[in-house]
Amino acid sequence: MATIKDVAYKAGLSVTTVSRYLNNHPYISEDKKEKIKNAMEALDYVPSALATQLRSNRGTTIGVLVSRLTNPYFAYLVDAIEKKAKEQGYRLLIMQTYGDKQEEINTLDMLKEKTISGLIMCAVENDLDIVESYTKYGSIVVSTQTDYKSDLLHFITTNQEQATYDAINFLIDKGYTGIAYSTGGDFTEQSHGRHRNKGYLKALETSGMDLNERWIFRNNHTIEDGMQIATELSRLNETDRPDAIFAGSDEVAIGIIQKFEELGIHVPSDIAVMGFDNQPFSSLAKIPLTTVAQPMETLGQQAASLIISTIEETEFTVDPSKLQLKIIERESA
Amino acid sequence: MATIKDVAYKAGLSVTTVSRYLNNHPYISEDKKEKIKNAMEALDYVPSALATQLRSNRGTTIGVLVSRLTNPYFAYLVDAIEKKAKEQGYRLLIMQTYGDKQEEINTLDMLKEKTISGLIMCAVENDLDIVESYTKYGSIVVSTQTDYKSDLLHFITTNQEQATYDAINFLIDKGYTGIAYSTGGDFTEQSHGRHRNKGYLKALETSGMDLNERWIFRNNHTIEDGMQIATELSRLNETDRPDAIFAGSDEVAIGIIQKFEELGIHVPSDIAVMGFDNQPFSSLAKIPLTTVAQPMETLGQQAASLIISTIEETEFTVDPSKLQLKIIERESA
DNA sequence: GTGAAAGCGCTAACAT
DNA sequence: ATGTTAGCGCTTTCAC
Repeated sequence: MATIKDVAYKAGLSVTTVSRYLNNHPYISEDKKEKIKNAMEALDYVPSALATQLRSNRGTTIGVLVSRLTNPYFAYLVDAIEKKAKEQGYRLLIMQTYGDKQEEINTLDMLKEKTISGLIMCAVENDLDIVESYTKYGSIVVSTQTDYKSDLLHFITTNQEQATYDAINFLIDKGYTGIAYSTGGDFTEQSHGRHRNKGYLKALETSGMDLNERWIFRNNHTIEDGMQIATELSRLNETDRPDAIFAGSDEVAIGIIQKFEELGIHVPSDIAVMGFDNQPFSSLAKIPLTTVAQPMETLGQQAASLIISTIEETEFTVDPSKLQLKIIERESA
Repeated sequence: MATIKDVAYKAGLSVTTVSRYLNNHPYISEDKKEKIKNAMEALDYVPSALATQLRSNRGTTIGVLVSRLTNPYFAYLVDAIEKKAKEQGYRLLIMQTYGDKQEEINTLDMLKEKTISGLIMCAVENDLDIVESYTKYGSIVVSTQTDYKSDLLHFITTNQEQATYDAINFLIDKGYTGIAYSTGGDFTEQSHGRHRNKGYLKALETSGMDLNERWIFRNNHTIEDGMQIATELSRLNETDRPDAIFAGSDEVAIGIIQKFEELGIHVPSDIAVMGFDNQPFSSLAKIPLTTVAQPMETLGQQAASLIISTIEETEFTVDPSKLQLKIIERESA
């Protein structure tokens, strides 16, 4: 592989001049430019990104951390980030945690290694003060809702609490009076999905409804989990049955509907089901899903713009107006 | 950030010894090991992957090129690659082409830059002789079926022709006598999907069926494309209508079915529809899709193992027996 | 077993 | 406008 030295020699110039050419430094005469360009082509030269980074201390790789890529929410997010990053000359290193705290630490360590100049965390497993301590090694953008305040971390999030509040009210406005709730977490103050829980609780309170412990389902993520919920729901005493369920995930919602159908329970007339995410298949299901759409495209774009601006120390202001969640009404509720 | 020099100083040793410790070189006394370990911890030291790569010329990043991540086929593939790569101490740089030849070249150039030590191409846009010319800069694994022969390129592919042949025969065995065909390419010898085309043509020939030009649909990828196909099909003269269509993609198949339903044409009794990919939503559709499942998991695993073995110059033999495509029979055909 | 020193390919003062 | 030179943080002979 040709190096900058070979190019300099071939062009009859010093490496400095070639380096300047590479960095479009001003003050470099046209004829030398021409010579350098020719030499580079003749030698099939491509600068070593490695050496450049080591020396200049500015990298061009952004890390992106997700739970799992096969979740369409993350796939669409990463897709949007990749497009925006490429546009600005950055590349993406993708890491999956699969819910593992240590994997997240390993990824954060890449900031120390200088493998990545910045990290976009689309999911976070460890406490944010741990994450925050890594900001001294590189820029970090967090894209999950949180109450954590920090001058070092950058946030770009949607309002999950408000969206859930709106979704529950949507059901209430449609006349449903008993609304069950499924969450991916354990329904505690620190769990995953705690902001959605708050929205649910607040909506019940606003409408003067009581929380029914038997209508709360925890740690649900998959279609199978949804089927399990439907089974449990169907076993409840007639008088103790909800007439709607907010599933908190399209997969779970689909599972619930599928099982209800098997059991001869009709959606939405017997019981309404509402999802979350508006995944691509949601409109294609047997009973098209009423759900909450997340703005993955703009979320990803803005996350990319934000991390790049912090890396390059330029200005970028997040525009929350484009980060609204939206209720998509179809047939399941 | 602490460097190897700081660690050496703190441990009262030379950088050489510390470097040896880092590379688990033999011949290094236990007490020094202990000292080094302590010094590293005290200084919160993490080696700069950048410097290591520059000096030693062996990197630990693998590039992965896909068309688009939001296609579940690629998402599952990348997921499998990521898991296997992580296991072996490698990271993934993801690039999307969106069908653009130049993007593919840009990605190949990363091999020259030394940004990546190897590249897994899950899709390829340029001619393989161009791709092949890049093997002098790094290992390349190609994961699409091809007739191209090369000692430099590494292939890990499924037999799309055979799978299509089997799928068409599956339809024929079920008694369908007129089988329409949709492809993502333009149905020529060089187009995307040419191996599947061959399988289709061969199956027709084996069964003594004629190719009907009006039953061939080109450049279809999306649900909307599928709907368009259904519309066109419904306009055909009664006597000139196929009783089955092989859609070549689950999205297209879903679109076809959706439109047929609107038009009051019943699947599969009026016309059968078969997809390709077995995407997650395929079993959840209104009419669960009969389709061909691709072995993304093992494909991804083996692609990762293969590229790592070529990077590290160890042995790895692809096991084609685990790379079989499989017909999944559901209700649409 | 351990260390001194050269150098991977590039950038950035500092000169001129 | 162009060149000289000293490193970035690490690995790797070669010497002892």
